[in-house]
Amino acid sequence: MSKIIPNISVDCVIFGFDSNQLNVLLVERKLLDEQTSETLIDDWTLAGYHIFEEEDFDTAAARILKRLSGLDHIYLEQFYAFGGVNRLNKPKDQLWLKHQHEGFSDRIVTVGYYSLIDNTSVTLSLKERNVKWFPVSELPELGFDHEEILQKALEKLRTKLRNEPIGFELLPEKFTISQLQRLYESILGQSLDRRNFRKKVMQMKYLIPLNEKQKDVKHKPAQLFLFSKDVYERTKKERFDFTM
Amino acid sequence: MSKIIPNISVDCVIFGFDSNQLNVLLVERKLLDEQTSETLIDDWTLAGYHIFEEEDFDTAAARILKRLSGLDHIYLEQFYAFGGVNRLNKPKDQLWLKHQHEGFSDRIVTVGYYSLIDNTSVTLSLKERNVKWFPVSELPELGFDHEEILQKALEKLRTKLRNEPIGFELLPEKFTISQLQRLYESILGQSLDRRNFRKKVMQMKYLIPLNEKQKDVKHKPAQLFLFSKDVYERTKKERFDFTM
DNA sequence: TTACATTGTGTAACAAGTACACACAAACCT
DNA sequence: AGGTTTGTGTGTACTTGTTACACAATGTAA
Repeated sequence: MSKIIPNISVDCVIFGFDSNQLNVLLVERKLLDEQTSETLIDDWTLAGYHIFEEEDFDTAAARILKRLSGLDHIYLEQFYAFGGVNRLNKPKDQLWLKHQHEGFSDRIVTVGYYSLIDNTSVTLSLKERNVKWFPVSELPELGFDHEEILQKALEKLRTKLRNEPIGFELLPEKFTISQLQRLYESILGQSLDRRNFRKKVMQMKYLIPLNEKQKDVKHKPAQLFLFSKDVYERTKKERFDFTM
Repeated sequence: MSKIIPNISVDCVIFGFDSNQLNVLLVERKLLDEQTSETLIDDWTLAGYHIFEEEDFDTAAARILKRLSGLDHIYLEQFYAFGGVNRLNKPKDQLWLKHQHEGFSDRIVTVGYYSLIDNTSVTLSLKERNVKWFPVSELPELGFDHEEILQKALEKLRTKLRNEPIGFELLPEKFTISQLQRLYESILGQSLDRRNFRKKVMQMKYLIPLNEKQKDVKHKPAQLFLFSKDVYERTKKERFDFTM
């Protein structure tokens, strides 16, 4: 196994969508006093780790994601690097780092990635630590500067979503127009008119209608669609615009 | 003076506009054989340097920019971090690093910033090294992975330009609509219809017409305008859209 | 005075965005 | 079997934005 680089890490903001709201995957950070068993730290952080000596950023991000979710080949996007001198200097953070004994540096710089996964289909792993999905609208207390990192990720995700069809990464392979709409609404934080939304997305040639309908729903079943990355790539010039 | 961090640097892609085309500021990288005076390396690089121990990324970028241009308070935007394992492994780059004797690490990770300046008003400094503007359409051979960094910067700049009024950073305080149009054309790489361009930008309230005209031009002098960042911030919601 | 270069302007046709209401299908309940 | 619930699917009138396109006016230089 190769050595970590003590002062460089990658943090992943793992977004998931549960057909209703946007969630983030967080890892519990818990520290008990060895003598008194008193809780010294109990909060949450993004998934992150140092990069290894022979590893580039993308690989490190994929590794972290795989370790948590078991998933490979997931959409990952580098969005910003965080290098503030005091980013890990709160007493709690210092305390945590001291207990790690892994040869981390005093000053750690981190590269932020966000990833998009359909969280209806994920079983969380990571034995040693508690891992949980949180709605982005109800976040717990976050350690380090991870609140800042998360907000930046969200902002970049919103911008990206308005310009490229990346939303599909968050949906199951087959989805309905309403699911797609709820996704846009929950990421952009605004509600959209149903008829106009349909009209707009139906123009997009890479949205492929299937001869198949929803099942086991207690209402009129909706038609299912596929996103064709293929068709998208071929017709890219027609700019994607999600102003509404 | 404080110590550098051996494995982390910041590189600046300094864009300038000369009322005609988009340029980048590059620094010559020249190495002669100590005995034979043979030229071992002669190419160009972006302006960059390691960060210091008590310095964050933004500060480091501003420092590098100031050193080269003498300018402060310049538009600077972090756009991507580059951490490929082999990014400095070409023989030329290795040779160069060996001659530096500054305690750099083997594996250097860099954070890319681009900056926008009006290059009609800059006098270049940096005594030891040769520094020069190059049109982005006629770049010389670049050292390290700086070609890749530059292309990424350009791509990010294009996206940003379509969504925010950052073009003004590249123009003198007072400018004409045609200068603005040439700027958009040269960054986006497409020509725009003059009447439609005017119509569009004239709607933007933060473009303030002055009671003043161009001078010393050998044709009908054009009206001058100001960009009001102030008005822009106040009317931000009205999304900026530069599709055309 | 003339040639030149560049500024400044309007409109018609078309495409896209917005706002808005009602019938339909399936499942569930009784 | 019939009614209730819930979310699906559809059209149109209005407003706004996009595109394509040509000619007169202004100042300079010869």
